[in-house]
Amino acid sequence: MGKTKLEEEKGEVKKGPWTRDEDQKLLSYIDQHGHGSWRALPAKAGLQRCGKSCRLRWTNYLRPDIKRGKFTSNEEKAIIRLHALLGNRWSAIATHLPKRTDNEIKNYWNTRLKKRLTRMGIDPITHKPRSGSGSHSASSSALVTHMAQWETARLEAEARLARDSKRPLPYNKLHPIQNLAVPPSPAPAPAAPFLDVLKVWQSSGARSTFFCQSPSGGGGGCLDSPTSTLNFSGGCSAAPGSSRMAASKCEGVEEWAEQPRVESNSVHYQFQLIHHDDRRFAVVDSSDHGGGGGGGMNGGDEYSNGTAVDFEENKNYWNELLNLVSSPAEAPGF
DNA sequence: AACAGGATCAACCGCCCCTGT
DNA sequence: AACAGGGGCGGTTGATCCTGT
Repeated sequence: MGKTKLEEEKGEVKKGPWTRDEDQKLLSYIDQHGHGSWRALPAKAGLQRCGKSCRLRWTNYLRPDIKRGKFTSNEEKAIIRLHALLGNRWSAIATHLPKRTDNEIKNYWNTRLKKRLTRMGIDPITHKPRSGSGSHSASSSALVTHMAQWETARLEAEARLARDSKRPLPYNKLHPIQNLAVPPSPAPAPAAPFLDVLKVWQSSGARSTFFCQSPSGGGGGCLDSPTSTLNFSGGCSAAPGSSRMAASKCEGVEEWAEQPRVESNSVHYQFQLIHHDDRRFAVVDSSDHGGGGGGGMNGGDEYSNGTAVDFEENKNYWNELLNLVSSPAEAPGF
């Protein structure tokens, strides 16, 4: 996207760091009118910036529904695992990490996680130990492959869904840097395409795979991808792929903890719904039903695990990560 | 205190895809 | 079918901050 004729005619567009004044202009314009056409926005908002710069500033920094600050250990694990599954598709990864931007995740990966994995002797690209001593079972590999295929299909469906529901959003929200941000309620996703995806998934009869969806369809404060096949507990837990497991709340105090169990020809996932008041709520084994269990990743946030795991102090943490990355390593790169 | 090197992250750039004409 | 405009994505850069010497 280059400069528009309008921008060129009007002279130089400003580059570099945004000032507080520019932020205010952008915020107040979007607050009143929504962003509409990004190209036309700078002129209307009185900004000497290109539309692209405005869009980036908004999506990566000013948007009210952005969570900033340190990544939790569960978010780290989720990023690592999603990266093993999806590769450098940061936007796709970001859809599974509520309130995190693709840019933030990308930076975090490049500056920290990649280095840590390298130090651990794990290739950050292939997610395999450098020594090449990966010991995955065939069923585990099949699981990951299947997951990847479905995740691709899901992402495509989601992209269509997003296009269908695309519209400018007037944000009546205060600026996050004023510490008065009110998270917006994302527009509820159209039910039909969402259900289609689930139907397809359920009818696949794929054993050793799992799905988990946000029953709110992305609304009600659950920012998970509405069609996500992966479970994240950032405020919304969903029962893993079973009508039996209908419990789902969006209170941010529960999570599904996955415990994979590889058997001869299939992988079973045992799920523990952890309620952070009562500690443990339910245990359901995916092998009870062919559809398989729910999203394995506890990509949650500070809610998860009740007490945050400080990986620097937890000597089991990286062992756990090693186990994590050893499983999705054979995911096809796409 | 001053400097160097590393770490972090906001922002830019170029490419690609989608959509409308 | 071809083209142009608009938007999104991933890679990269550069300024700033942090830490060690």
